[in-house]
Amino acid sequence: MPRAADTAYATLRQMILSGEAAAGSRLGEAELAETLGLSRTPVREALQRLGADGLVEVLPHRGARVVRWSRADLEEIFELRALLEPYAAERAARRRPDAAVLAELTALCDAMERSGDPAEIARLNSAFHGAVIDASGNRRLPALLTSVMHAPLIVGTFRRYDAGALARSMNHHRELVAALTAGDPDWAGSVMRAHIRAAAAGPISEEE
Amino acid sequence: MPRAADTAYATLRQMILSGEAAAGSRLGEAELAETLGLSRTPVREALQRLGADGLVEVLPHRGARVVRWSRADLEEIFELRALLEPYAAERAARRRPDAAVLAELTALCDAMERSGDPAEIARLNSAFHGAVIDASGNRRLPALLTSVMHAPLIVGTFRRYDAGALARSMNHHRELVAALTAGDPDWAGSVMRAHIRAAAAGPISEEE
DNA sequence: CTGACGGCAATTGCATGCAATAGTGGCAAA
DNA sequence: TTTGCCACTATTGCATGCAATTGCCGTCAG
Repeated sequence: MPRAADTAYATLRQMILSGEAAAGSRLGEAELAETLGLSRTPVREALQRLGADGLVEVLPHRGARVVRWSRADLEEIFELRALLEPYAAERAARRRPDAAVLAELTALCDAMERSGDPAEIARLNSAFHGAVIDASGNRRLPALLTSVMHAPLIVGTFRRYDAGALARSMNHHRELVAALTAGDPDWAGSVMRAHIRAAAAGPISEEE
Repeated sequence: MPRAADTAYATLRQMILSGEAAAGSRLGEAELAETLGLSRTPVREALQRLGADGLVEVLPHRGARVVRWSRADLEEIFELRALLEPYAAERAARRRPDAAVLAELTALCDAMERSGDPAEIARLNSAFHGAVIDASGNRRLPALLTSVMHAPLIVGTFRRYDAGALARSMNHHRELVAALTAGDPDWAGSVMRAHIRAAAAGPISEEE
């Protein structure tokens, strides 16, 4: 039986990412505790962790709220991704990922191209990028990027993609796998950079 | 009156950074609670936050320990600093920091060159880098870098510096201020990159 | 003598009661 | 009518008791 705090964390995280907990909405400890069938203590710990992840903001004596992303936030986040993820791709290519990892990445590409559901695609996309980051060999990168990886999910980048942009994104993924297979750091890094910049161009230019 | 959890966090953080709490040592909740004159609840919250910062590792049902840095950890950390801090310096130069920030940086340089105490220098150095990161305008960078900024403090990079390396470090700081004053992003980024690489060369090549 | 099994102590994890704080609404005075 | 103040309420923060899990140590079989 897992720890109650972990289940609370996972549940709340899912609620936020799925949009069930709207941005800006208040997250009362007592209310969540009742909903999840737990006491306030594990809920409180989960909110702390989500605050550290940047998914909620906790103000002293004022509780927790789901963060609302401004356009400036998205710009900052895509800048950081454009910095860190190409680095991860370069390192991964230099390390020559083993066949199992490459097969996993290819499988994720297949699944993404097959699926039509934006939410499903977003999840597979996260898994893809996470696998590349893991393949970089730097064990600190995953933790660093969790705080900036889920933002596009909330905003729903993939919903804004038209058919052309979506196809381009898929092609980027395929090309990245090729670059990793070839073990070409510069190629892999460049593709990843283009991939992030292309993703940034959509949501940032619009709304708010 | 500040929150007890915050004081616990600040105290424990200071204990770890100063070396009072040795690397690998166990941090029992009850023991710390008694020492700090608090209950276990705020201590527990502080340990969670320190765990998110990467300063301690918390294992389920097994408590918290001060993390012990391996040579591989230091390599990873300096790689990330070499990526993120030059970016921060570039952005800061592009934004043209106002006179107050430049004066603060200069004052920190003065204080560092005046001081002879390694611990004092380390603190001033942290303040200097923190100010540059703040000047970048990206409000997410500080949080990202906290998890990798304190590692050199624990290892005590400055203790390993001979007189020549120390002087070079000071010169880097001065040059960085000049580059920021000139508003030259490429210059600022290059100096910062050299600064980090030079700092990495020392501790990584030795010990463990 | 070595290995495994079982009970035991210590510590974390969770629940709940109480205190403290911030937001809110009403009331009174200008 | 508006503004400032005060009490009230709802919520967070902290303390403490109890349950659950882990690691340890002694014992016993092989």
